[in-house]
Amino acid sequence: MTEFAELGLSPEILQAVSATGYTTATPIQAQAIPVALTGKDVLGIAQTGTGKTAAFTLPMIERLSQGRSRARMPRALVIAPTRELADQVSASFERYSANQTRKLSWALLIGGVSFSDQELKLDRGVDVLIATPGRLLDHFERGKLLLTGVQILVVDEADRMLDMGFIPDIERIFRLTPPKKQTLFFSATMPPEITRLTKQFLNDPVRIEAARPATTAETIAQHMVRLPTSDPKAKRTALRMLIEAEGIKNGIVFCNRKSEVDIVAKSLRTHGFDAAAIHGDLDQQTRMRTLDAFRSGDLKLLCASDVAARGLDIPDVSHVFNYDVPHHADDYVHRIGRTGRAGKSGRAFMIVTPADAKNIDKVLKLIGKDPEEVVLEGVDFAAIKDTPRDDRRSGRGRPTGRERSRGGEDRPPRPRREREPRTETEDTHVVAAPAAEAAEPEPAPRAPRRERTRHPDRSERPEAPERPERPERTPRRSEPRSEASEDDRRGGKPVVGFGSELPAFLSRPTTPGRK
DNA sequence: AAAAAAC
Repeated sequence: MTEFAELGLSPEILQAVSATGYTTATPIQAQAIPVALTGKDVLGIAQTGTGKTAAFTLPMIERLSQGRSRARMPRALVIAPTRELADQVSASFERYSANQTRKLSWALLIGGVSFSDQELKLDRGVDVLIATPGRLLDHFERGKLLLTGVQILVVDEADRMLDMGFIPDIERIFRLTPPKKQTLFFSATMPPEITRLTKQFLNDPVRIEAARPATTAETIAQHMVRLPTSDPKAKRTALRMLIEAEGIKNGIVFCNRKSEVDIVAKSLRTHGFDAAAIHGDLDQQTRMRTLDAFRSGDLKLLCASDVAARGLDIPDVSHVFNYDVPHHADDYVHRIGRTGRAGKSGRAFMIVTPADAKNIDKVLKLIGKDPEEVVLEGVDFAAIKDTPRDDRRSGRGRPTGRERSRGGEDRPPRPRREREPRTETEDTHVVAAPAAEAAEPEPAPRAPRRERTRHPDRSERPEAPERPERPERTPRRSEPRSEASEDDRRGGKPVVGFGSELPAFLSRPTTPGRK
């Protein structure tokens, strides 16, 4: 175990690090920091969650504190693939540079937010730029930026940039910065195209490979649910049953499509869960705000596209749900890697339908072992059909003349909440939606309230806001589920019954098979 | 197949 104090960092930085509560460096930090401090290039092969950000931020601050600032010329440049990641780097730069006697200035250059603030900072001159490629080059083309003073270039998540088609931009940035500079280059994997890039632009780099947090971290208990149908409504039902049965602290629900992210988030809210969507079609303010809310624990369920699959550092995610099997097996690893972090244990669930046949093979092959199969009892998933209403909203048409919904609404089957955390069993089959009759005397049905959406733009202020400090958000809805009486719950709206969807497990006394 | 990123 290497202590930060052994790495050759200044007292100011060490103090800032210890203020965050860290004393022991991760392997990538222990290896990369001493090398980076000497000014040599680093090729770091490391996944997110290995402490990569500090591994380049700390030596960067150290080296910048020794040099002297030149006006209007950034001395360091950090490139990240997504806006959220860039923001994260910015936050960690701010934290770790807080104690510098000579203050370091920085600017976050990302798309989706106004140019003017960024330009103002650029005009004033900053030491460090933290950017996504598009906006950086945009500023450059507008003549707002001179990159000839860059002494340190950090490329984060290079393989992801490759996936996203950023490599030409990265090459251009390499060429716009002086050849004689230090490059800290990080990638989780080394596909040929990335290797080529490093050979071309890195100068005798020290290669540092952090032990892969194995494709399947031991801290993550992986599960999957096989459904006989690919019907979205059946999937949403299964998702809710899983969430209920798990008694989650918080969780991320990954979908493959942005439209599906919206639908699932909305559906969860309709069913009284505290959920919000994040994906690339939402405006940046909403994305940031939603992420902040999730980080702070204000938001329980984050429905996400793969914008959130990699790199996001949220220390305490208890669950990851793969509503869809990801297109790329790699993405599965990244997605579930949002939980089980920092030594905490996490649980991952994946819904697998006939439509996922191809993708699931690749995923199972990659993780090398079969996740524990979970059986959701008591619901005839094959009989569930989505309502045309959702199809219209999603813009993905269905054949006309489809069977009309019974009851019309996507109503909750309302499985009871399991109070005690589920214990591990050796069974391959776990009943995830147990009858809770005996276990729980108290819980009344959830209360779908009138405010159906927590989208900040539309939020109507409730009469008695529970959280006056966050006026833009409607009160949380997943917690007080049991407060409302049956009458409240009706709230003047027609009560939509279970119809044929009453899950049998609600009427069963216990689940004998469970241990 | 999809997602991400510049206006």
